[in-house]
Amino acid sequence: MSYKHKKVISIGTVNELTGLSLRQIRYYEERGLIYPERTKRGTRKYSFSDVEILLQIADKREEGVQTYEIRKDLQKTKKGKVMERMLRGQLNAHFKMNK
Amino acid sequence: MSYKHKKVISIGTVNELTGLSLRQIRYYEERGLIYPERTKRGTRKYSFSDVEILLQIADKREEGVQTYEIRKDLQKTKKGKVMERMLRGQLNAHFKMNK
DNA sequence: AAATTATGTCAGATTTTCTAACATAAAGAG
DNA sequence: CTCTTTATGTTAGAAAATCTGACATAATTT
Repeated sequence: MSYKHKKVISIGTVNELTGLSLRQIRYYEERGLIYPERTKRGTRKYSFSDVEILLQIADKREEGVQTYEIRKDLQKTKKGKVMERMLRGQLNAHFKMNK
Repeated sequence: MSYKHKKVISIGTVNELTGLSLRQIRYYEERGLIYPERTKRGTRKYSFSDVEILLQIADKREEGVQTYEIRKDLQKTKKGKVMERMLRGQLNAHFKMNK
């Protein structure tokens, strides 16, 4: 896994990086917008990509978009990325285009 | 600054990523091998590149190399990288080779 | 023999994080 | 226009993480 997706950042640092309050960060998790990992003892760990998503969320929220809508959008773009991969995989499998 | 160099990882997580004890991690700082940042309240923050360096240190230590030697080596390779950049900068300035 | 290196461990203080609850303004739904 | 939900703040107490400083010690170096 890349540095971008490794879950190593604790919530206080995410707060500094995003400007979002701890409350907000936890709430967006509750609403299914982000999925931090937990250490064995229960403390949350975020990745840089989580931070990026949170910044997007902050923008959307400023525009007045509700978390429910934001979640749908996020899932849509996530699905988009999966589809991309699948297509690329298909292409590679059939035509061995890479490398 | 890239994700690789951003100081966002706390010492407990560094311990998990490297297998080094907290004591060791702090000691290597004391010996000038790594330079975590500090939050206003004093807790240490490391980057992924710090983690990489710590893994190198762990290898060297297993070979019995002392921290003093390791530090010199690290500074040497750091200097090497600076030189590289300078040279590349020179080249670019004079010949505009990029892009 | 004496000093240094590299760790472990302990103790107490401080900081960070967690959950759960209560409060509330603003927005949405019927 | 009431009722509910959304999105946040705040508070409180507990638990987890981190900090410094000290003492101990085996292994090396000097």
